[in-house]
Amino acid sequence: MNEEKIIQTQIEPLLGYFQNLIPLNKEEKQLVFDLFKPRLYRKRQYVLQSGDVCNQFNFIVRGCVRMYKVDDKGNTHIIQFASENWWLSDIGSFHERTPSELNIDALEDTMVLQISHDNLLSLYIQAPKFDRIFRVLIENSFVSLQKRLLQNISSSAEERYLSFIESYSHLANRIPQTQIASFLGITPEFLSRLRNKQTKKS
Amino acid sequence: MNEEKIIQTQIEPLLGYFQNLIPLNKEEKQLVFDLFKPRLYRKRQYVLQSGDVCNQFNFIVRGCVRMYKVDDKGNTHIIQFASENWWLSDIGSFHERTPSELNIDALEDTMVLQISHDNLLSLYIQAPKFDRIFRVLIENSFVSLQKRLLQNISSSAEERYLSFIESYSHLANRIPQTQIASFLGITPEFLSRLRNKQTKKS
DNA sequence: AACTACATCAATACTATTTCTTGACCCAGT
DNA sequence: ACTGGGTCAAGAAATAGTATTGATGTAGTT
Repeated sequence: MNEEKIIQTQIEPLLGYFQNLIPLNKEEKQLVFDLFKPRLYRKRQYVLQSGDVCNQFNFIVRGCVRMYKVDDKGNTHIIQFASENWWLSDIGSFHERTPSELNIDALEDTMVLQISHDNLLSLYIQAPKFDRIFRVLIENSFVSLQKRLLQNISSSAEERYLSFIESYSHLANRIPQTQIASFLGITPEFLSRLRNKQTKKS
Repeated sequence: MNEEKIIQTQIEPLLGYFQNLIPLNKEEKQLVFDLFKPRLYRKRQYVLQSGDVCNQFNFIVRGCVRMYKVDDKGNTHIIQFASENWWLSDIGSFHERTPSELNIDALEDTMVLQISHDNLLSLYIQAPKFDRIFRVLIENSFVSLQKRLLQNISSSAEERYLSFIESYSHLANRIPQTQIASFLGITPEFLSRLRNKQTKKS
């Protein structure tokens, strides 16, 4: 059971992430230590289930999760993948305190550090520096979201796929093609044919 | 998605269980119906994670779960299996509202009916008959726990195994040997040898 | 000193589940 | 009619999860 290894999370990756944006003093580090809680999600386990209010802001320490919407026809559309050193939450639901329409679940056993809504507010009050940190962090998310949107409305499936394996090279051979297809908005079969075509080229 | 089928749980097994102890009237049935919520846990998913307060009292409708403790060396020790028509919760954590040291997770896709701490208190108040029902139910659990303890301190691994497949015949060929070994407190290898020996006998 | 009741480690074998690919066929828009 | 897709079904391939076996070790009997 190597679950043990994964469980004794170090908070370091998160501190590192913050330090990288703005240096923290001792008290601030302590706050992070106190307010973020480690949690292990097993493969396939829900981190957020549609209908629930998203009450946690999640930082991925290791592993990989996906965020998706299930449409009326029952098809699932992946909005975002997140792996090491990324953030993921349904920000709308988190802030408005409204039920989410999205799901988040684990593609691998995944360790996250999570802060609850209340604790995040408390963090902002106790250390206003985090207002800035979280602003930057959300700006980053925003930018990559915008990029993804643009990609999506402007390119063919093949182009999107190529661009995906470029931007997400670390994920490309880590997550199933099915998931990638769902992210790209095509069927797994069609993705398979695209890949086949690619390998024939080289 | 045959998840649908499993999701539309009938509350009947639970009502049946209660009726079997003490007949319920209409209002009491309605209370059960209102206060117990169905929930599906997928294989490997946590029902309770150590560190969290156990807030649900679980009745297994179908499937199978295990409750275990992970020791300092990282070894996991299975305290209890539970399948159809059994109850499982960390009763200590549930009542004292303290973080649990135990984990519960699903060995199969498992449907449970669960009642929250608050709702259980409310149930006791609205229908005191449930005080008795839950007393009986916990007495039953207590007895089987005691039996297991006795078994454990008084028998060899082989005897324990034999006794296990007798008492849990319905589980013996349903859950992995590894899990059974962990329940018996021996290594999977040794269990394998014991089994080998048994089959040679017959 | 030998025997019993276990443990550990490493390798192998086996099984089940998940993922990927392919073929056959369809359809809508240039 | 060609291209960029989609659907369904079947098989193949890959991976993960389980079980077994051999070699070796150890603590506590006898």
